[in-house]
Amino acid sequence: MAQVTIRDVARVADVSVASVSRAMNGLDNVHPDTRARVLAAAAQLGYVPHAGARNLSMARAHAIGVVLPDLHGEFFSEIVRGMDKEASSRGFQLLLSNMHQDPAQAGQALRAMRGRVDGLLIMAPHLDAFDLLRGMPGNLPSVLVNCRAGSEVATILVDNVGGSDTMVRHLLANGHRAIAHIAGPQGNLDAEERLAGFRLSMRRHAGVENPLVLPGDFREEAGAAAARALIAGGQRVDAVFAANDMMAIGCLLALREAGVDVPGRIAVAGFDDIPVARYLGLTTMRVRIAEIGARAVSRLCERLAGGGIPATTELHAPDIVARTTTTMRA
Amino acid sequence: MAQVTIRDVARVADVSVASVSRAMNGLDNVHPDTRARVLAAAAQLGYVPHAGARNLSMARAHAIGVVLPDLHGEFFSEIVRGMDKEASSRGFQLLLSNMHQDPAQAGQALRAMRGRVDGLLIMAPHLDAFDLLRGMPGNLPSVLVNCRAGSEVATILVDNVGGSDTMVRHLLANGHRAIAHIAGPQGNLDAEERLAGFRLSMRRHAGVENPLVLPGDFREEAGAAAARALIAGGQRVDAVFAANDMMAIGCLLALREAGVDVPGRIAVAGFDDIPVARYLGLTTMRVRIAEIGARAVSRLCERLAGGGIPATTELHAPDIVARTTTTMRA
DNA sequence: CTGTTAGCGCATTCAC
DNA sequence: GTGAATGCGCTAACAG
Repeated sequence: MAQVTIRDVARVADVSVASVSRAMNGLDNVHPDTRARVLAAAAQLGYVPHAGARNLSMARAHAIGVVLPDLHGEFFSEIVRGMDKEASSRGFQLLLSNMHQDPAQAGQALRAMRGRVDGLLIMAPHLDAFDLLRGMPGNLPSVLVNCRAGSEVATILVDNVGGSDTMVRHLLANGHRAIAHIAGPQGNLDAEERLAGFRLSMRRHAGVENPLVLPGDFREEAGAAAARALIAGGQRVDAVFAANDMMAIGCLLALREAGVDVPGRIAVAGFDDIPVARYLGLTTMRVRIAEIGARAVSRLCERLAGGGIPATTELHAPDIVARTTTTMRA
Repeated sequence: MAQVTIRDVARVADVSVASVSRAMNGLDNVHPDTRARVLAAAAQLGYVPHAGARNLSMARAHAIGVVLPDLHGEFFSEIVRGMDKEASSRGFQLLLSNMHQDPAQAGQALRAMRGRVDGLLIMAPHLDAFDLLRGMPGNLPSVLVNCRAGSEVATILVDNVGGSDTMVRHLLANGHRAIAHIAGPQGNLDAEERLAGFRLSMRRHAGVENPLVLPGDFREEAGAAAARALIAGGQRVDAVFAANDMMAIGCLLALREAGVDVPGRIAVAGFDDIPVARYLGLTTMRVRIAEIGARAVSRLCERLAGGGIPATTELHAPDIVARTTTTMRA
């Protein structure tokens, strides 16, 4: 039970705690013999430095807090993987905290980070970042990912508008004219931007002022519902561009189940390029999620080290991945 | 910059730091007026308690360390989701740490947890848990998940042997006799148990002593390679049972690409039930990953609170999910 | 090179 | 009820 502390090591090695500290941290102002004795004692006692105490006295936690929304599947794992890779290579640990929808809980989660981490990575496409930053622990350095934010904070965004435009032009180039969009949940930044990009591009490149937009919530079932609505409504639609892959997949499967030829009769496209997309041949916009996570960490770390990385906004452009749900028409 | 501390609040509220501490932590031995003054001062200054200092003085971090191998995709996100849900509901945070293949690095990661967390959740199907526990911070309470472990540690395991048996019997019941297995990487606990279960079940229920076993590494490409080997070798095989879904998928796609009818000519089955499996109609064994993560956390927390949860081993049995890659033969 | 001392920010005795 | 004092385990001056 009695946790072995630096003092136990000092006693056994017959030196002061200061020397133990120096020896353990590899400082060069220790006599080789002393270091050897310390290391031996530490090994014998099974001593492991108490990171908490270390942080307190150094005012440095070597950890960064990650606050993510309730992401699903690959999206979550990919961004965390990217962050972890970069963080661990820089000697930082990740303190995870899911931020549920409730802004109050969100603030709570953020506050719990004070004194445990050196900086924050926040991803909250559904909240206003200002509300968050207000309740934040005494201006902890932070990087926002996909957040509605002002220009005074370091931010990383996906170029949703540009991505939508690319996809619309791809569909147009393949001969589709009557393109419908399945939107994401209201209040979600990505959803709104993708919708806006869709509308903008349809106006610019197709001369369509009020394209058909079906409601959705980023989930598979919403895509299926949209497909059913499409079939029932009898609109003249020859392509569906969903705001994310899950909805595109729901739509795709529902269409095929209903006997609709995809892409022959209706083309389907999504956004994100989650792994399943490849297996289903879904055309989509690839967002390099892990890369974004890694960038977020590296920007934060640079700011922690150097001091003054400007609060710029970084835009990550997705790439189109054309597969079989939107092949060129004959 | 100057982080506001408990002393600043004390000064502004004109009370002692002790009273601030009491008021902030909701103790009842504080005069209502005093509490009000403290809370007002804290709000005015934007004071947020320093968790690190709190942990040090209370010898309690309210955090649990999670050490996972380099998991991919859904598997990773699901287990973390399950853990996070349970942990946050109990007021604990998760400190994440990827444990790469190297045992030395693994020990390193574990040691970094000392003084930051109250307990450990370790998942390491590829390492000997003893090696790990040896280098571990002064017996931190821990729960092992899918680890080769002795009986002296709390452990949660997937019933891989039983799962393989269930799958083999499913295949046999559907008229398949010549069943081949694609194995996972050597040294991996799950891989070994699934293989052992396969052999055992083939002997028991099919009377086959030396069933065909192809090498693999849990990755899609290994499944594809196995498929090619199968086609080239010309063995009489009418079913393939892969040690995980990724290989099953690689095998499935390669077979179909080569013009082999699945399941008509060869049935294919996997293990895990990752989300993609559903879209491809893959028959597999469902492992309730999130549930396992949640259980791991709750066992750890109970042990942290109560003191003496016995070091029992908990076995989670997977369920068979029969889909179209192994339908009943006519 | 090494030991002594003073905090880091907070919770918690113990007196008052 | 409240305040002063002590310590959690460690690092960082500051003397020797």
